[in-house]
Amino acid sequence: MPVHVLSEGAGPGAQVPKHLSCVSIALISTSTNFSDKTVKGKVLRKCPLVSSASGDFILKIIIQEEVSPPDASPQNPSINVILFGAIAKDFDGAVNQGDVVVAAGFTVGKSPTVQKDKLHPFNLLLRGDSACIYVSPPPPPVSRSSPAAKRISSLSAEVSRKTKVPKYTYVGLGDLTAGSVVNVYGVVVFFKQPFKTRGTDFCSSLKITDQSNEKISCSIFCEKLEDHPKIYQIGDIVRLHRVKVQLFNSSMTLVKTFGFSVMAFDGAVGGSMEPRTSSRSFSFDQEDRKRVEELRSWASDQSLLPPSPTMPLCDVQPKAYFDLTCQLLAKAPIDSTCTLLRVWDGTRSAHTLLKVIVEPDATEGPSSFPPERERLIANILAYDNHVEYARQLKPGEFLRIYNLRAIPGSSKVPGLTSSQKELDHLAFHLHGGNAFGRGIRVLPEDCPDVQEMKRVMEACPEDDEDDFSALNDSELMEIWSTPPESIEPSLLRAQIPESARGEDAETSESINTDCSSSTERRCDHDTHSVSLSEVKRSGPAGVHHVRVQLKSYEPQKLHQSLKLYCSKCSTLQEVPDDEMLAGLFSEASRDSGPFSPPDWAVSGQVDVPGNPPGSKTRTLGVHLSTEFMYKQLLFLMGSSLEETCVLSSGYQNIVPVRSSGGQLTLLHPSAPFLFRGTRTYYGCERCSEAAVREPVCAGGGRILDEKIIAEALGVVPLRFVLLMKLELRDVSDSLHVFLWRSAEEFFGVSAEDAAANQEAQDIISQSMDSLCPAGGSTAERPWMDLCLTKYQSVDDDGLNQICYQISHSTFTRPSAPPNPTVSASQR
DNA sequence: GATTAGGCTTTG
Repeated sequence: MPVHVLSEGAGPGAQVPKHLSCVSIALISTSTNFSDKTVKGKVLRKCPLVSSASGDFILKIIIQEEVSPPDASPQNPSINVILFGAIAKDFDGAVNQGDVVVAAGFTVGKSPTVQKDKLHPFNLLLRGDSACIYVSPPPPPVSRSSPAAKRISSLSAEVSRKTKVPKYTYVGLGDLTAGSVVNVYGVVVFFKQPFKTRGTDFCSSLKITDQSNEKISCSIFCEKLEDHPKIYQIGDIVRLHRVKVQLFNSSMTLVKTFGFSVMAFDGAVGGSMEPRTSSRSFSFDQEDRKRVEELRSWASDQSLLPPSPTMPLCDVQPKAYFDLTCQLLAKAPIDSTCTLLRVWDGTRSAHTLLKVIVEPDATEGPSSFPPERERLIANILAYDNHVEYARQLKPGEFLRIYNLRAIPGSSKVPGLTSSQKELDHLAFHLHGGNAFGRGIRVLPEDCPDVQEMKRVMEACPEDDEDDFSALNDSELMEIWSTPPESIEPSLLRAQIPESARGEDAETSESINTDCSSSTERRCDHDTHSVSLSEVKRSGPAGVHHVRVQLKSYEPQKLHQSLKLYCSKCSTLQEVPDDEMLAGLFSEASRDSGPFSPPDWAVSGQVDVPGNPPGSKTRTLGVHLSTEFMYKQLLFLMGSSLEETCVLSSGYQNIVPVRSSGGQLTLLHPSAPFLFRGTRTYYGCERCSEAAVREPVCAGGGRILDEKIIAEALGVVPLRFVLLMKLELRDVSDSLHVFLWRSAEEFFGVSAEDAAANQEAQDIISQSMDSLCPAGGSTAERPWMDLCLTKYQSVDDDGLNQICYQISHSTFTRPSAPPNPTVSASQR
């Protein structure tokens, strides 16, 4: 049996063989032989057991080295351990999170997920007869449970020694006398996270209250952050020991004095009684418990507590100040006074969130996410004093950010694309200073608000990029301007040196000495790279990792790779060209019969400046919704395509309309239903039931966006997508694959941006130039590590065909020099 | 056994 459960202590049962020596996780690498070594660690995470159709099993766990003292820092090395086959299944039944395990007989492999999980660059692999793993449950009396249980056990130890512990007396906040040193309880009505003072300490500023209704300010000065009160929100309860009462500005205030200590508690009735404290020993008895409960219950009846400014992203309105509970996904310095924090809370704002473009190299954490996730990400700009604090944050951490400002539109933010500056994106700023409690706090994972947020995050729809069945390959072929040529195997072979003509991965890797890659896989699959010929020979569906070069791609004109996709009927269509659109506008402007404008609209006229300047100015008919302010929404009649574009720089939303059958109707099903700055929006001809209706915005001040307008007009909007066909090669074979569902992730650019701005288009063309430079031989092109999904679809004749798509892979730009062609380092 | 700050009507 490769899995042994060790007994507690030195009793009978399996023991780790004495001849094996334990090696630190930090020392794991592929350059050492580990056959007589073990690795020991505590199980931080156990992933679900994966079983394959063929009856095989895979289990992944993450273990962390345990060091003494027991309050190990989170920097202790953690490593992925992957178990294959029977050991995976047996171990799954024998281990729990928190157990300590000793692995032996493992091999070491490169971790494909190191960029993503930031864990150890290598994985431990356990498979076959030599693999062995020993499990020890955590020692008693602390059962395998939460840290809370440990606390309570140390706490009861404290209680049992209570004869030695001085009995504390607490003074009500209404009975303070200046000059005395007291112990108090209170409910927090205002707080500032610890901030650096001009002296030697950090200062926490609190205002607390109790049944006396007095509101007392407290100043806590401590050099170490961990000694400060751990306050998460208004309503939390604090217990302060040894604070001095001082009269300041004719009010009583409390200031920390020698022997000071603090505990904080959740303020919710029925909430956790676990005190937040850094003290290793503390007193806490039934009377304390009673006081906390009394304050909770008193505060719950009080309307005097200020309302909590905490809200999820979906509830944030422009201009609001609010507190946000979130998870940090990535961060990047913008300049010396500003840091970008990319966060999410699992909810989606009705407003478009500001995107900030930063160099992928400058980003800590992933530099891009699948589009579904990108839409949930709020970009926060933290200024001045918060930059220093933000530097210490790690992606993955749970945060509460206090007094964030939601700013509609945007301002002079470095890194914004020009088109973004015009639109009504929501930007989030954490202004400098600590007024209004501005600041950031890392929340522990077991905090109830974090638990609640994680439930919301888990309910988020998974990225739909793996759903390849919605659109079959023949549809992709149909819209393809140049059908792919078939490959003559003999031609292909002629290009490959005789010595290098291998059919397996080993051969392929043996001649590929360049280990750099222009792409990065972002998937979780634990699978080795295989050759393209193996991919072709494999079953009809599956995921494969390959190391390949780009032989060719289509379309060469990159604008042709932009398509319009309807998520409702899963159809893909070409973006209409300007000539065709100009024709639609011109045709509509010619036959404008009599019609009665809708009663909600005010009719008027708008002047379109002539081109060239000085030439005749044209006057066009417009209809404005009375609901919306001037410039917000304009129904425009009789304009040319060019005039519409000119006007869209001055009006936020332009809906081109015409008269038809005495009614105001949209211009044409194929024409954009909306012009917004440099962006145009199209609707699905098949799914839309368009009519000119007035948008209704619930709540004052809500900013019109394309979604609200599309909904009002009965239009099912089409989404811009990118679609390319790449021909990949390695020494074994070549293969045509699509870059489609993952194209935005691959380039780190949204298709919508690519349709609207040159910068985004440049990123795509530079990426392709780098992978497939003009001239030079194919052999010199950069290598790419890709994840390929192989799948089956049915063509129009009902025949199965095999298709491939690139998934979970991103292009990584050559760092220096910033030359779009392939750099020497990649040869 | 000094010193820090002493919320606040914010705005890149």
